[in-house]
Amino acid sequence: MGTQREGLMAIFNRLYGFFGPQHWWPGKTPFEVCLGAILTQNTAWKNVEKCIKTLEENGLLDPARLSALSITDLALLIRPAGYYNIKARRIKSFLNLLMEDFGGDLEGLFSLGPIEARERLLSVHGIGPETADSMLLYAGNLPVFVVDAYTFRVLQRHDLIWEDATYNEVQGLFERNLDNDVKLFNEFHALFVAVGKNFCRKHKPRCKGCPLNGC
DNA sequence: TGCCAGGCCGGGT
DNA sequence: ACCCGGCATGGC
Repeated sequence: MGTQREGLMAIFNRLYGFFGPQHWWPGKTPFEVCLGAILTQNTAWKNVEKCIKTLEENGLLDPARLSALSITDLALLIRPAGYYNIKARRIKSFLNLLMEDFGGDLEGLFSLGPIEARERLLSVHGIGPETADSMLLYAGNLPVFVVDAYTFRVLQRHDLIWEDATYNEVQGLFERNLDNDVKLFNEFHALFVAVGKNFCRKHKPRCKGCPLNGC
């Protein structure tokens, strides 16, 4: 039988052949990517776009300027993302780390490398594994595999993981078996989101035409 | 119209 | 170590 590596690459190749390159993350600057990573927690990306646009129009896509805002002012600006009170605090906590420990320079954080930088991010209240890994991969260009709800759902429906698999276990599956290549990890996660959004939705999987042979 | 979205935390077993 | 409720807007 095929190796896990071959199984994973088969999925990748099918998704890539179907959807093509995804050009992720859908954000321009690394800082914008980091904000988006927090704003999109359990939230549709569409809602996040409004917030990013508002922030940009107000010249606030900048660590120093954004950290000058109060939590309540920030919350008002990110209302469309939902959970806006919580997310305003989470963004504040992230900005505190960035400003106090790295002088507002994301490169200072990422230059610590994936292990150290991940630890620092996870120490921030409101940043969990997926949010941290999204920042590391898509803002920092570090070889970290991002696992999300779609990844779990797709792998489970294809019996590639147990139902009780943890984040770290699934991440390890990819990082152990694949080349730790930023470009591959970038594309792979984006493709999971693409197939998840289009075919493997929660209670009504629209499997018709799914490139993975049904969900 | 309800259900769900690219999570995470805190309190209870 | 799990399990579950809370957080909230907007789109399909």
